[in-house]
Amino acid sequence: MTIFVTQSDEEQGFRPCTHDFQTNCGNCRLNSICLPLALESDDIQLLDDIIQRGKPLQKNQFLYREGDDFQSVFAVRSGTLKAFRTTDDGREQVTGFYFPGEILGMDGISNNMHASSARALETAAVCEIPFSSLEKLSAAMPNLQRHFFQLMSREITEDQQLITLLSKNSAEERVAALMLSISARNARRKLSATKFRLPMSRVDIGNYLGLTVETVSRVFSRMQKLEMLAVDNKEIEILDIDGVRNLANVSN
Amino acid sequence: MTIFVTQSDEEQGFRPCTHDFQTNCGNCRLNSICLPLALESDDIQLLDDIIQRGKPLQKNQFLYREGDDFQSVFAVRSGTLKAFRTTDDGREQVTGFYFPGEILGMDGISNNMHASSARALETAAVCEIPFSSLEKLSAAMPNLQRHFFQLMSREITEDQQLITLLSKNSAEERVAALMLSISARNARRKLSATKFRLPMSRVDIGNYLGLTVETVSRVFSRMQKLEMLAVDNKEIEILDIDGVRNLANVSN
DNA sequence: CGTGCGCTTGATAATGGTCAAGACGCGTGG
DNA sequence: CCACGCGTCTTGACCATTATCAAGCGCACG
Repeated sequence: MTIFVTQSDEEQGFRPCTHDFQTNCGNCRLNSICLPLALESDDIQLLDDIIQRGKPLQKNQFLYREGDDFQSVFAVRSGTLKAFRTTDDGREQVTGFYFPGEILGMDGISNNMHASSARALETAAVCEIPFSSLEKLSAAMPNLQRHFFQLMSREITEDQQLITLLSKNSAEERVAALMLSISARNARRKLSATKFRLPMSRVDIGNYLGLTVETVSRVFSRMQKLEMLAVDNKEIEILDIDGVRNLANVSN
Repeated sequence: MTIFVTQSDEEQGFRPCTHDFQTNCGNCRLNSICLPLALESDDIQLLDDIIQRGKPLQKNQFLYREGDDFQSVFAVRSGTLKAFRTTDDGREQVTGFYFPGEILGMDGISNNMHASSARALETAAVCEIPFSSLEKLSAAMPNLQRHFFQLMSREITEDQQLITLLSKNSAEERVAALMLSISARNARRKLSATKFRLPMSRVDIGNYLGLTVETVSRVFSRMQKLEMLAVDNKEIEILDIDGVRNLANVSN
């Protein structure tokens, strides 16, 4: 299979990436939201030892593909990835976007095979966590086992939130909810909750939210007209967060 | 809070329940699809020791409610349950139906609080598995740890399938896919794959599939007209399974 | 025997999809 | 540096699927 590498690297200039490419969990500025959360420093060291850090992925490069042997889960270090599955008639369904500090690949555990594909939306670095090592370590470290159970459980509840969104909410509500989700995840990483650059295309947004590109575009236009959002291509500024919350009609 | 018990017990007569209410995992006829799967008989005994078997739930009775403290996950022994969450504006989103041998409640792990509610669609019996005991046991039994990771992962992939269904498929495709899912789960329990009684109402089906009752009803009528299904209220017979598969447009 | 709930069916309306055209931004190559 | 071309985004006109509203049926239960 061909790996498409049509990366242009230019958006590196835009992303406010203060990431200093430290090489261990102990001093990673993401460790408070990532897997090491709630581990003692000795234990972090043990976890650190099993983690592999490869070279960064270029934009559009696959981290894994649907059907690949499942070996590892991954923690995003920098950049953003999308996970998606391909429907029987060849269309694509985006199931999630993954930002720094977030874990992906857990859907591969059930059949020892990745149930979805993951590819980089921009240049991205990931930590690879071999699952067999993680299992062994978990058996010895109750906190780690607990935390990993929690991470999987969180993935479940987030998927259920998306199910609800798709099933019950209008186009505007869905887009507003996504903006709030991205905003909250930015805030968690101490970035601006109101001003950010979307790493994904309108197509991906629509695909994730069960809408067409045109609808997404129209919703952005309407929200702009209502002075809730300032939209300049991928640059988003939330002008009226309460308005957006109100429109989203979901807690988030 | 009031627990609604308006059970009529009458459908007991209809369900082909050959369940003999044995009291341990070792001889439960569901153990090949439930948690004990892949355990040695000594280990099954240990698992069995932590499992609590309460009295059956009546129709409409809650197993747990959104916001309840999370203590346990549950395995369905007999009957069917639905899981659902309540949206901010008070509507209900059904996130899953649970048949005998299936595990529910795992969405409560992440925050030590149930993220959804579960209630019985008909008289149902469940095995309660205290999570703290399960954690301890998992740390000591690699197979159990692995299996529980797999169960959670499966929940994730199933939620993602539903996301795809809601996002990409038409009303007919959704209903057809649900019929196939129920059929497959029946087959797994050695029941008829083509003739069964739906334990849930049209409202619940519509809610789960992101459709209104009216649409569900119309789809059933159309499928009946096409001689794919024989529908007699809740009694379903699949007359043309390939036709249904074709219409579902999903592997399943 | 009447009431109510769940299901069905029909008429109408609205949300979002489809098709089409054009704008804009960006990278490439002259 | 500018021109070109492509991909992405926006906007408009029209259409289709599904929701909404309304009415009626049938069965279960009081």
